[in-house]
Amino acid sequence: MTAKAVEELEAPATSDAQPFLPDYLLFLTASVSAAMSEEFHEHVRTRGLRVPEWRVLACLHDDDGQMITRLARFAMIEQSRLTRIIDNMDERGLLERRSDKADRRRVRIFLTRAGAGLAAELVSEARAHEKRLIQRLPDGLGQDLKATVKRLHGVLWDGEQD
Amino acid sequence: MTAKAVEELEAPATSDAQPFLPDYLLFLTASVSAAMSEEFHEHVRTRGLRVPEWRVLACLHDDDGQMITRLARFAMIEQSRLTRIIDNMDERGLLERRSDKADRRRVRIFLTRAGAGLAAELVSEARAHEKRLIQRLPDGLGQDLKATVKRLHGVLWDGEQD
DNA sequence: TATGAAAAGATGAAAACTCATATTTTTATT
DNA sequence: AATAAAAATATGAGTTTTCATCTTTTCATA
Repeated sequence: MTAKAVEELEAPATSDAQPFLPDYLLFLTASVSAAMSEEFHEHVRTRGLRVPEWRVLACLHDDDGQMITRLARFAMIEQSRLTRIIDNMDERGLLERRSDKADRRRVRIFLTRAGAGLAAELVSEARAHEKRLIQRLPDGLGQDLKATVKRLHGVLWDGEQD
Repeated sequence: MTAKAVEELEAPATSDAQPFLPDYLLFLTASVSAAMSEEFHEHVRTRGLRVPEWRVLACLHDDDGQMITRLARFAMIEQSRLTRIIDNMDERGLLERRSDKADRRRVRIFLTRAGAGLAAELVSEARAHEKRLIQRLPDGLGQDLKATVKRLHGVLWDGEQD
């Protein structure tokens, strides 16, 4: 065996010691989140919506008449983008803007009848999908994850609630 | 109390029974993932990189010389976008393309010395940040989450490994 | 009650992203 | 070996997204 060959055996691709990503919380979480969501997101597109639009519907389903800033935080959408998403969903008749009487800077977003119907359907489909997804996972992995992220969500969103 | 008032008490904003999102796994996971990552992503931008670029560096740090398709899967970046991100990082001297001798369709991406240095720094900072993040969380929440997503990542990525 | 700071949304322009598809190379089939 | 199908990457063009900034309205306080 040549000196070069030995060197290559002892100095792998890159990485000194342990690989980083398989032990990095933020990567694992993002990756798991994306992988789990993929399937339902595909379904959402099938229904003629983009993922952010689905998030808006879901947020309003839970709490209709939110103002844009709050909606943006919950739906994880940057404000100016959300403004334009709302323009578009408004044109499509899914929701409507109403200016807030008490604070005229605010614009409150309400689902139309059609929007509420679509939201209700998708929410119901999402619940069913989650059930299947969790069943498909081995052990109590799904339940474990859900319990943990629920607690975490509470912790991380404390203080910035509205 | 008027009939109207009673009706309003019984029929809240939208939502019939339980709110959906606070009990929806995919939302909770995405939301927690985004919230936890925010801080470090901000740091990454401070260092002059976008998040997808940081993901590329991290992937190559662990496994240098990957082909574009594989890198795209791991870094959760659409292929044609990754091609252009690589163009750009190449121009900036962070990495370089080398065509694969054995299969000339493939382009393998290697970190330059500068790129490897930057990757190593950021990986080290990411590890430190994760430590702090986990410490900040109450109970063993951080550890719980990490253990769970690690198991899940294994399950979800089985079969599509390379 | 003026006045400056902050909050909410909207918007123009630039940058980034996506989609479909082209090109090159390899693999599988006949 | 020829040919069709598949895989890997690149690219044009259209759409989205972002960033900074503007306007309007409210809040704090001197």
